[in-house]
Amino acid sequence: MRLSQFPLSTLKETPNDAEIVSHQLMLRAGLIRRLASGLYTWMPLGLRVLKKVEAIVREEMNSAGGVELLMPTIQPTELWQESGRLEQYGPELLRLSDRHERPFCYGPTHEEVITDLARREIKSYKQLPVNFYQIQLKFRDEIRPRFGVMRAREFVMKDAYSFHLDADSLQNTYEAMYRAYSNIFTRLGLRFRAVHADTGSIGGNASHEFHVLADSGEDAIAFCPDSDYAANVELAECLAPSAERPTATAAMEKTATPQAKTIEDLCQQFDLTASQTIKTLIVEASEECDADFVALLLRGDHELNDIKAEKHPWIKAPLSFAEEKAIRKVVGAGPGSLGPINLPLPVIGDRAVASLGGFATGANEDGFHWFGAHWERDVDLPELADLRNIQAGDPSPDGAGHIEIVRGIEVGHIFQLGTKYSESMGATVLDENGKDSVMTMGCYGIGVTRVIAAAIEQNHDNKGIVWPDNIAPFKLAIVPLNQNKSERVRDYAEELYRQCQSKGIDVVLDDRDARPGVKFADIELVGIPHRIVVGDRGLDNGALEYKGRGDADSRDIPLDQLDELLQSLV
RNA sequence: CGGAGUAUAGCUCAGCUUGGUAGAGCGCUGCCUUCGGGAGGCAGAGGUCGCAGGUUCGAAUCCUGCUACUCCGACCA
Repeated sequence: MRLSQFPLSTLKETPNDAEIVSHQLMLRAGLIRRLASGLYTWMPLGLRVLKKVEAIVREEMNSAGGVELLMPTIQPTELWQESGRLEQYGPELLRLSDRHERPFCYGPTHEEVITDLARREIKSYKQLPVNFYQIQLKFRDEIRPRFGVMRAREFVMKDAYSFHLDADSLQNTYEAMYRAYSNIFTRLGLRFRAVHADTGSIGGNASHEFHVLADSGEDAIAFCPDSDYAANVELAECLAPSAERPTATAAMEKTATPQAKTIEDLCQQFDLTASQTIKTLIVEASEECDADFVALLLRGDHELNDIKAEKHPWIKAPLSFAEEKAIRKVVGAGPGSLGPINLPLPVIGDRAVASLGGFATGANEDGFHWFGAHWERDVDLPELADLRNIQAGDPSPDGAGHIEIVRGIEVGHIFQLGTKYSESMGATVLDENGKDSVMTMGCYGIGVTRVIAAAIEQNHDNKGIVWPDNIAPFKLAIVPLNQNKSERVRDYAEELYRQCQSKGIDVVLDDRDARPGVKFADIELVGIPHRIVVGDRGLDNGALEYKGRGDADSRDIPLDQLDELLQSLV
């Protein structure tokens, strides 16, 4: 490709509606343009990246036994009624109707369509297992699209659906998909991690999310460097501390703490550490609980995990905190002075608070705290539960070491679905005995367009994108300098360009009539991994200048060693 | 949907408080100069100031309503 013939549209300044780097760089490098909220046009340059990602996904899916098909984006709403998901999906489902007023929706996912297909096409266990996949646009009318293509409303997704006679077969395909996903993200050149995920409302017995590791990631992942344990922080279980509770010595002491409204204040003013304190949060109780509110106890340095809390039968879901007025009415003191001692409410303690001894906590009297309190001597040990977020340094739930936390972007998710859809939609086959048997399903998604944003989040510097080789829009840029004046430079660059093309190198020639600074800046912004500069200065020395996008400096390549370099780029 | 904010040239923004015929930088077009890190000069093109009402002799500016977009929360590939 010649850049003089390619509509490259780079931006020097950062558009102000882009918040995260990947979005900014995708706009600046001219990969995408926004049409409306959550809707993006893939520009020629961006499309090259998209096609490369798709190709890798396709190859790995095929070699893992997947079969590609293509389902419509528009689906009849009837199918969603059948599966029972119409209400569940709610306003995120974009509904439309045709000229006959028949209800349709723009597919946010394709379980219904594929299950409908399967029940028509698959009659015998001999046709199983199969794993259909497609690479198709989806539309989800997200409440809040953001971060460009990272959370768009319309996006490209690779979705696969497998059908099986039994759970063992599903397990095999599931494992094959796990491996395929690992291969895909490896080939894409990304640092990623597969993590245990909640099977949640979809049910089934296994689910993994694949996360690209990046500081800007929306999810926090807890993993153990000494084992293969990795889970979303929201789900990672916090084990009860193994340490013995210290024995009581001095009696507890009521202390005036008028200036201490927070744990932080308290620690500063009274020389305590947060892990010696207990904080008390008041939340609304569920109907199952006979009080209006429930008190939750957490160690001062721990954070409440909403999801875990909501799972407790006494606590109302979704979680909601009591208002100060209500707290004062029930307890007689405001937040900042609350504690479990003489608290007229049901209490749930996080596991970690149970092993504290001599702790500080609010006295349920404004401006006072108890110091040196002990369980059982001063107050009964409450009901215990896992209520907090796991933290770096906590023991791994699998007992193999200590947890570290990284941030990640969810780019893939694999599920063992079971019979949720096949059951409700009547997708059955005849088994060996000639009996109807409900097929068991798995489903496997990759956010293809999101992968691209994630790749940029993970690979960029202050000059722009630093693409991994395999998904760069071009692999090599040839940059002739002063080509208009120097015939020698022009001829050499043209010759080199031809040579690269004949070797099958994915090359772009920057034959634009632009100044060197402009060319360098564009090539770097766009993130082309390899660059060869052809200039008079180099040719005088019988050399070309090579620079990898991630390299600090360029280096001269003597003309007679050029072939070697080109060979490595094929 | 709740909360916060923005809307003026292709992009980044000034002008609005205190109403008086619309500005800059970058980008774009032409010419000259320059040619190893987003150069310099000259000349240009480009805006119903988001939309609709209102106040006023006069509205980008003040008032009301609407719309779009962005950010924070729940959702997700």
